[in-house]
Amino acid sequence: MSEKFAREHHSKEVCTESLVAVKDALYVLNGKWKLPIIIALSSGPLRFKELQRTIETITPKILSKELKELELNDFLTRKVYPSIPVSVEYSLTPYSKTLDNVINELRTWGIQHRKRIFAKSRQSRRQAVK
Amino acid sequence: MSEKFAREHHSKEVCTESLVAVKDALYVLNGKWKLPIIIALSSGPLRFKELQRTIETITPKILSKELKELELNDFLTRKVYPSIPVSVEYSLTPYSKTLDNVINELRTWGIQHRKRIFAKSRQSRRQAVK
DNA sequence: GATACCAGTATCCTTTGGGATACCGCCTAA
DNA sequence: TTAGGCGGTATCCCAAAGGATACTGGTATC
Repeated sequence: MSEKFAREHHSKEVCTESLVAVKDALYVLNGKWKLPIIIALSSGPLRFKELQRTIETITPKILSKELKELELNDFLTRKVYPSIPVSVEYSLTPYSKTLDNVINELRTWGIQHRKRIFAKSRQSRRQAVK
Repeated sequence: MSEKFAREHHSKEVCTESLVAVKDALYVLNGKWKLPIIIALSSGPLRFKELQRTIETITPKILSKELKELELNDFLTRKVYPSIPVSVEYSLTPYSKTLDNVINELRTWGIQHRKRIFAKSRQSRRQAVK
């Protein structure tokens, strides 16, 4: 009974807040592309094709869809210059800067993770030779 | 030409590293459930049904699939106790602790984002009354 | 006149994520 | 004896994500 209480105390009271908050964040940042797009724009505005080239593996359909969602969520703005032909520039909003810490941590973790995977694959190759 | 050079310099040299690293991270942490499961386990091991109750909206099929993936990626271990009936406990590995910073930043951001959304909805209600 | 760039859209398709529901064998407690 | 907990699996289904390819109208370039 006291163990059961401890477990329920554990799960319901300590974790719920983190759980809800992280779910909120993931809801807006879902998918493969939202953060990469923001990163690509983080050192200056880019045009549609430039974005496509920067991210390399994204198709125009997906890029277009993601840009619309990011604009709706106030992470970027779309500006059309009435040149001939028109040029369209996407740039980050100030609000998107609030993601800097999240992105930095993900970046650091990703670098570390890749090193680890690489070390592990070398290790298992050595064991296979043994 | 110099503008074009500046743009290419911008995208290819400055961003690629972050882009790749964040993609690596997202590749392992993809989906709605990976981080919530890790958070649920972060203050102690839990059993299958306990996890299901903690996360509340996850179905057993998905939970089972995600747990397998997380085990493969070395974020958690599955321990079977040969009691009668058997009990199965999932607990985090030391490696999963490397995600703490990522999770904390996402949590902070999520809390802040929810406040902002709430403030915005109140604001637009005021404007509607006007 | 042919080719290529721009900012996308259209169409088609496959894969994945994920929800709903039911069920299994095994056990315990009422 | 029946109801319920346990750790899942099986089956069916839908929606969304995402890839491949083609195309558009307008312009500029070769």
